[in-house]
Amino acid sequence: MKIDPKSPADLSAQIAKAIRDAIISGDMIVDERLPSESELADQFQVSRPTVREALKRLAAQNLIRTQRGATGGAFVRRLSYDEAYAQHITTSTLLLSMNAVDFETACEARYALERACAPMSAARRTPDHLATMRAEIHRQAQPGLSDERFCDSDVAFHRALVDGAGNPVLSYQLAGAVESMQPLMNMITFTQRNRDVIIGLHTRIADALEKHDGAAADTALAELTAYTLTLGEEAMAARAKR
Amino acid sequence: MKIDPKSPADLSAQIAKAIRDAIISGDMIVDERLPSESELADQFQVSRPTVREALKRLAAQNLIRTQRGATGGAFVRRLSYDEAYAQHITTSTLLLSMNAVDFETACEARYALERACAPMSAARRTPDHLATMRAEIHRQAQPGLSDERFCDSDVAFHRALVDGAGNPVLSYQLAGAVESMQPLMNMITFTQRNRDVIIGLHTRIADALEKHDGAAADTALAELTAYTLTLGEEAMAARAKR
DNA sequence: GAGTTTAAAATGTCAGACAATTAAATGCAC
DNA sequence: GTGCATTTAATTGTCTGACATTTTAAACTC
Repeated sequence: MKIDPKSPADLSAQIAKAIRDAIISGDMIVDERLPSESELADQFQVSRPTVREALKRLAAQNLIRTQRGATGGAFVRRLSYDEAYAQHITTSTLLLSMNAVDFETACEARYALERACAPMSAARRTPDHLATMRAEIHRQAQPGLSDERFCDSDVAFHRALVDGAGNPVLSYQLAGAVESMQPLMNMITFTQRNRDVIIGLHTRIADALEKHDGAAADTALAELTAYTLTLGEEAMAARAKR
Repeated sequence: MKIDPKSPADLSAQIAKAIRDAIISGDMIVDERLPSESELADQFQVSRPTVREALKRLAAQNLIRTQRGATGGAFVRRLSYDEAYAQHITTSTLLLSMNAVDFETACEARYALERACAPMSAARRTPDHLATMRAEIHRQAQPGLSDERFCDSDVAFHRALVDGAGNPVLSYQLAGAVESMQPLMNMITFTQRNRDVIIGLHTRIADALEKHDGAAADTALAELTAYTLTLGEEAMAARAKR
């Protein structure tokens, strides 16, 4: 691991990259301890604050964890699903909002991916997944539910649908598509009639999964896609007029 | 924006969180300048190095960029697709390798998602996408190509397939699924016969997209899924025996 | 008025110190 | 010897103050 003191890039960025590469390439394994900050400072011929800045960069990416005390130090961290989930969702959401992705594009992507899960979920969903979906449908039908809560529940429903496929990689990749839609969905005003239609489709999806009928689930999802798109268009039109 | 000096968490982590929240919530917009490091140090009642550690954390997540000089400082950064791509791929790859996800799970997720793209790609692919796919097929047929290069080309082929759907959100979400498979694919030894089968299926996919035939593309992808799974199983079995 | 010089502001880096935390080594009573 | 309390050492977390570097803008000169 070497750095170039004459490079225009920050030393701390270079050091972070060197260590990151070592972790990603597998040169350093999970729970392995990095040299202490002082030792790293000596190795890279920089000061300790500079090393610390580099370590903080890695900590921000969940690549290392630090422990204080005698046997402390920085350790290569096992990236957990939950952390990766959270990071993925944050990044996806920011990407959409900062780049002004239109509703149609995000919606299309989300439902295309969800439909890919439908047959697998129909085959493998557990009673737990079904129960979650039914519970969310029930919640969605409650009177006086705010639009935001309705969206929350919608996301939870669809997450259960995706998780039903029993493939954590799939769940992870889809989390970004489903959750990052939420800010866009929150722009929509859901009338009672809108909600009734959505709840009806959700029920059809849950019924289809219960019967292990992937095709029926796919059909209902396709209808939900179309319906959501029209709702989005209306909302955008209303927004533009205002 | 406030922090709690008595919290067990690092001050720099707290400060980073406070600023990150301000960015994510939209309180700070793209290209807005943060206060200078000294000003932030005053605001949060900490020293400048601590502030700097916080800023490096944010820089590691591509949330801010820094400029030196008189009008310099830290600015809220527009998250670009390319950066988000790279970050997403790195995280996905690490997640798979660190958690020992098995080939089957990763493969299933990848192809399920790709198949979701097939109809859209069949409808919208441009001549550019087709040309890329044909070029990669040609590359895959070259004699003496190393297994690693073959995998590279395979990823490039599939990326073109996904990009053909013309939905950047879809491309982004799928990048993680497709690219993170590469380390697993690299464990496979591709015999000439294996390659011939794969190239044949790639050709069928390209032909189908050329004819805007989504169903045919889907069928070929399904076959490719099954074939890749058997290759993976063989490789894992051989690995286990060794 | 154009070009040059200078000053100021900001980040990047360094050195050294002290505080806080943690685990191991040490010492002591029994 | 054993168990408990104490000390010690190692390490990260934080602070202070300084200097280097980069960049812009103002001041100055011609």
